[in-house]
Amino acid sequence: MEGQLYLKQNNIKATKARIYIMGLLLNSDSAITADYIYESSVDKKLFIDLSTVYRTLELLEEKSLVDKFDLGGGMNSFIIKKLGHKHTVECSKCHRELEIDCPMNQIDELIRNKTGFTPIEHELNIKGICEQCKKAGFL
Amino acid sequence: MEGQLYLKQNNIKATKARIYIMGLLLNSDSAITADYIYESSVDKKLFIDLSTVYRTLELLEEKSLVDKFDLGGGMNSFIIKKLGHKHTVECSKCHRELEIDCPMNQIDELIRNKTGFTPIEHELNIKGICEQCKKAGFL
DNA sequence: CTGCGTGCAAATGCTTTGCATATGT
DNA sequence: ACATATGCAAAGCATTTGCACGCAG
Repeated sequence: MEGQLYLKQNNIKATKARIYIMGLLLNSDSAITADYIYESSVDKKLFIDLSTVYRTLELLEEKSLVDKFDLGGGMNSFIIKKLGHKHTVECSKCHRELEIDCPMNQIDELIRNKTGFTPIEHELNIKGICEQCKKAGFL
Repeated sequence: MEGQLYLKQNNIKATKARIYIMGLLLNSDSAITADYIYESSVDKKLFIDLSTVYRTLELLEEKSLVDKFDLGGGMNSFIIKKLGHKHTVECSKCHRELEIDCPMNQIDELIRNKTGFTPIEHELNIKGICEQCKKAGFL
């Protein structure tokens, strides 16, 4: 029932498929794939179609309820959204600042996937050249 | 002719397709996609088949002459290999160290792709829990 | 009852592969 | 000449889309 509430709180029509998927997401501490959700639904004799899984995940992402990670090779995984943060990159030439979404979520997921290591904290510092300065011929 | 030499130096049979692809890679300061190579070959009336492009890139990657970046959505780009480096992550519990390939190449490419900002240097610090400690119930 | 959600099947986009032919050394 | 590279066409894989039916509100 947990998933049901969560959906209603976010003005999403609570259907069998969505309730099940939401439940899975709420009870996963790590990111899961569309196929994992599908297979899981098959195990439970629910047979939620893959297209429905994808459409639900897309909806939840639009509503900012889940984060989508690119696993490479065209695969993605999804996790209930946690508080995100931003990073700032500063151009080494013009010193203008550019804000980017923290790219570490991706990295964390890649590392977890390849090595089993679970990243918890990070510190990241990027230096580079912004588009304009690059066009201006600095690099 | 430049590509030709580069290939021979690396014991790769120098064919028309490979020479052209190698030339493109050598003259690109940023990573390029298989499709870009293909289209470029069409423009030059060479019509190198996409499968040939992919097979060549695969070969060059195996020979460690190019780096392959995952652009997300199942797409990749390729760039002549630069000197790579490793990072070390240390488990916050058992303090064992784990060496990983620098994950920033991917990030750099993503940032370049999305914002036009060209990353040059980085500093990266990751803390986390290794697989064994996690299984042991610390997290 | 009415529109939105669903399953099914087919389409997509990038990449990979099988096979017969063409090409480099 | 002979192994290997190539083009072509078809397959593969995760994901997306069109459409007719079904269910939630």
